[in-house]
Amino acid sequence: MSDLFAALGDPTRRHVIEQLAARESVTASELARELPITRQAVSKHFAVLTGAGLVGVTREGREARYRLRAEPLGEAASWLATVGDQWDARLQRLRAIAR
Amino acid sequence: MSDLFAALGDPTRRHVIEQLAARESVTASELARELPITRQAVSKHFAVLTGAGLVGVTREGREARYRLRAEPLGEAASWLATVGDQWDARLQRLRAIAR
DNA sequence: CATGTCTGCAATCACAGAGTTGCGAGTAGG
DNA sequence: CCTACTCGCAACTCTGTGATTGCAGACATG
Repeated sequence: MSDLFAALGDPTRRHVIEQLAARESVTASELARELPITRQAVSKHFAVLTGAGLVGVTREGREARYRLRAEPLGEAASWLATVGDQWDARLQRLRAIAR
Repeated sequence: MSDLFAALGDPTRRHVIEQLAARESVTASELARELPITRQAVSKHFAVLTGAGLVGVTREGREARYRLRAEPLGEAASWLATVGDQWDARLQRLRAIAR
């Protein structure tokens, strides 16, 4: 869970995720061409995202294609919803008392 | 948005948020007593959370009480849902083609 | 087989941030 | 007034990490 949010905390990584969501699969070199950073930097970001379970790798010949895995996004959203709902319920109780 | 996810990336800060969701309002000193870190460390976390818009402060006499603000949680959840839905739609299209 | 390309791994650098200690200032209560 | 408590600000240490360069291993293609 920490790895998950930490992975989402970096703007470059969120951009990578958005590209992955729109593009189905991509390699580190491809992304590096359209970004102001080197291939190795992109590769490191992929390593972080893989560690967080947000992407999966499949080796095809000499290239490594990365694909998005949506499940962890659901878990993160679930945590946010749980905390938010708990807070909203408390607010409603407070308003009921104040009424 | 970056500040938001970065703020959620730290385990201590998520714990603070959970406490805030369950407890309505709290001071830095109160939280520091039940955590293995100093008051100043907690105060710094509150500064980060405030910067991300996740908490609000109200000064009451000599103490500063922090309260949760749930709206940014909704924004974060919304981003996750958008990316996830886009990916799911792409998956469905791919499956339709493969059919 | 030689070359070009894609990849991963290691070393290095710089900066951000999590945590601490120390100090000075303001407030509540005896 | 004095004490005890809370708080904020500043300086410092230390670790993590985003990014770089360099090198060596696999694969495709002439």
